[in-house]
Amino acid sequence: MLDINLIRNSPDIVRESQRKRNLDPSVVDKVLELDMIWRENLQVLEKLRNLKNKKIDEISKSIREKKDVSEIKAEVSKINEDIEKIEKIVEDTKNKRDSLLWNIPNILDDDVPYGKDENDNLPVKFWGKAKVFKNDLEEFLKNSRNSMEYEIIDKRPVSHTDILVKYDLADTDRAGKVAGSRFYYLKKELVKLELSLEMYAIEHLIKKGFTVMETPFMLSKRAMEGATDLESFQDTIYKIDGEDLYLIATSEHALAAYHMDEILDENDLPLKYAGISPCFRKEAGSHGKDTKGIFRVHQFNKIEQFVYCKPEDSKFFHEEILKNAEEIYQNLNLPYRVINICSGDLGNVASKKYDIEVWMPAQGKFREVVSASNVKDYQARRLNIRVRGKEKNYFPHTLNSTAIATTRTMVAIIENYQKDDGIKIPDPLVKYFGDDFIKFVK
RNA sequence: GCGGGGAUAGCCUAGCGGUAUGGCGACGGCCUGCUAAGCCGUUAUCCGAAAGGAUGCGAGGGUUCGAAUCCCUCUCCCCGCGCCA
Repeated sequence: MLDINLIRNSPDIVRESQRKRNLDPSVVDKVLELDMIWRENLQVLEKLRNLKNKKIDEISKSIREKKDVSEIKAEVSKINEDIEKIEKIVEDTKNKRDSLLWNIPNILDDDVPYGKDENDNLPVKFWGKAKVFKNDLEEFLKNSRNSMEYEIIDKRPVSHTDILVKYDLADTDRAGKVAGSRFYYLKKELVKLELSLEMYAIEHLIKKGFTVMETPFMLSKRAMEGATDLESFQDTIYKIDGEDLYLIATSEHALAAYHMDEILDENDLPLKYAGISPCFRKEAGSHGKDTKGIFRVHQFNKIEQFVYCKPEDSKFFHEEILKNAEEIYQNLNLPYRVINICSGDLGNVASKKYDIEVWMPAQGKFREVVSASNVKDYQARRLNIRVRGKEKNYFPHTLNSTAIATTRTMVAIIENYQKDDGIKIPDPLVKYFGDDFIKFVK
């Protein structure tokens, strides 16, 4: 949620941000109008209440002096009627103002490139040596801006979907039978690979000073609303029927809500949490995309970084959580690019977002595996999380980034570490996996 | 699920129909050669340029001229009992 004072004092900043996001800037004027009506009526209401309080004092005094109070009582009753009427107006305008305010997306950071959609996202970094099938070379060179190392391979690796089915490492058909499409049973070595990835990511983050937490997998509406936005509610979040509970789409939600309604001690900042949880996503509106395999699914496991910090430090921590995620992919030796998400493609909650996209040689594309957002004070405001400052309380900034989303990283490993007779296990995972190879067995 | 006890400002605590008590902490000031102690003030949210005012006792209703206080519904926590991987 935005600060109402920002809209009152600098409406142009908000209008400009709306325009860059391809959204209607006139909502700002609607908010301003309702805000003014609310304030005017609130003044009237408070004057009435003040009058009432004075009358009640008079009653108290008169009772002590044993005087008759029936006349003043009648007056108060009359005032109460007026109060009731104006209270309704005040409440209605405030609710209308706030529901508009609640749905205005975050103000874009100055560093966000202007753009219409995902095609305008700006690549800012390339790392590693990509294996590129010769037919994909043109596409690769374009998307890597000619600034990434590569080797040409003359055989396209087998898709992860085919590998999983052929060697019985996952079963999406039976998952479809019992739960529907975009579900999976992981099997055999793939289960161990997933656990290895989780352990590896957790230990990496613990070394970086993160407190690891397994979070609730469901949140109340209040908590979920604070952590996300209306759009997510419609497109991604599952509701539990008959309960005030929603399945988290990432542990970010649970970690953001962790300090809901609290006032944090400034000396405790930054708070760095590493969340582990399953993620549940409806994937509404992605019909036809990645329909096979485990790349885009309704449920997957993820290790997430989450930081609460002072406003002046969020830029620094945004780079830091990106760096932590990059280190993970560097250590796994998966070639990637970092993109700065453009204004038209940025979600409502983020002020600025980087994605890490790993080169997937079987798909011949860069695919998203990490998303690192600076949310500024948007979530903190919605969740009423404040910091006790020296002079006054303020809202902390929150940031979040994937460390490892297991299914997508496993896809990346299957595509990048594929040999004719199996899949090599990336070095950092060997000690958890207990072996350095998954041999294909029919 | 049943019975009992709770929820008051950052934390603790009093009040149990008539202006929200006191302490701790934090911040500012006074006093100090310095530190400590001591003393004074501030301490939540909102409206207002300010003076000032309104709100705030877990949440929401109700009774009353007036509710932290009485009544109803709900949430969460603690103690027992029951059920349970």
